[in-house]
Amino acid sequence: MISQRLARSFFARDTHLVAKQLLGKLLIRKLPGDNFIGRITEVEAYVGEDDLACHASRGKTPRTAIMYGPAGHAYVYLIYGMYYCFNIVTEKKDLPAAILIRGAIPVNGLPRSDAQHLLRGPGRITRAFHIDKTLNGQDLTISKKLYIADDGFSFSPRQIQTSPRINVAYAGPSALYPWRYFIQNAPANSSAQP
DNA sequence: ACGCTGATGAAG
DNA sequence: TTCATCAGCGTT
Repeated sequence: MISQRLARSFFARDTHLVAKQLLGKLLIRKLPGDNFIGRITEVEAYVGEDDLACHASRGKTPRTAIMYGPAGHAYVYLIYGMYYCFNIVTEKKDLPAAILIRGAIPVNGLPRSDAQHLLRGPGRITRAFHIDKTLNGQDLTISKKLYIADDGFSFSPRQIQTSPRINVAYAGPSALYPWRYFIQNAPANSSAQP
């Protein structure tokens, strides 16, 4: 089946619904001479100013402004001085929300052999796909460099599991929300305990 | 269990 | 202008 790019209408919906439906979709990164593709197996939802783990919990700032805009744009930021995290903006304008891409299975342009490590964790995904801050704000519904596509594959809903999000212990009650979505027994699932 | 590393935003 | 903090990862 031909793979089809996801449109804005896919992203401009309830973040948890989008998160679950993103599992199994293809992350595509095009560079001159390279076409990296991975199948998404782990994501996390960050929703609204009331979510104390969401960067928008402190309101609109230069960094978080992108999350207040239309859905379908990339939110890329540097974490721990070394790694980039790639998120996709969801929901309506002025409702700040995004989905962090945390795990994927190599499909094209990447070694298939070490599926256990290469795309396990948000920092490894951005490194393998050459995603950095120059891609922050990209409109994934039109970008030639970075987008999400559906090739007709889907995991069974029974394979979708949830847990609290990783490394957000600082977020008080929000730390307990089961807003991490992942595929049972996927090779690239985070080993860190939420 | 810890060091690496620098943008970010809050405080002053 | 400082300063603590951080949606991680690699090595011990």
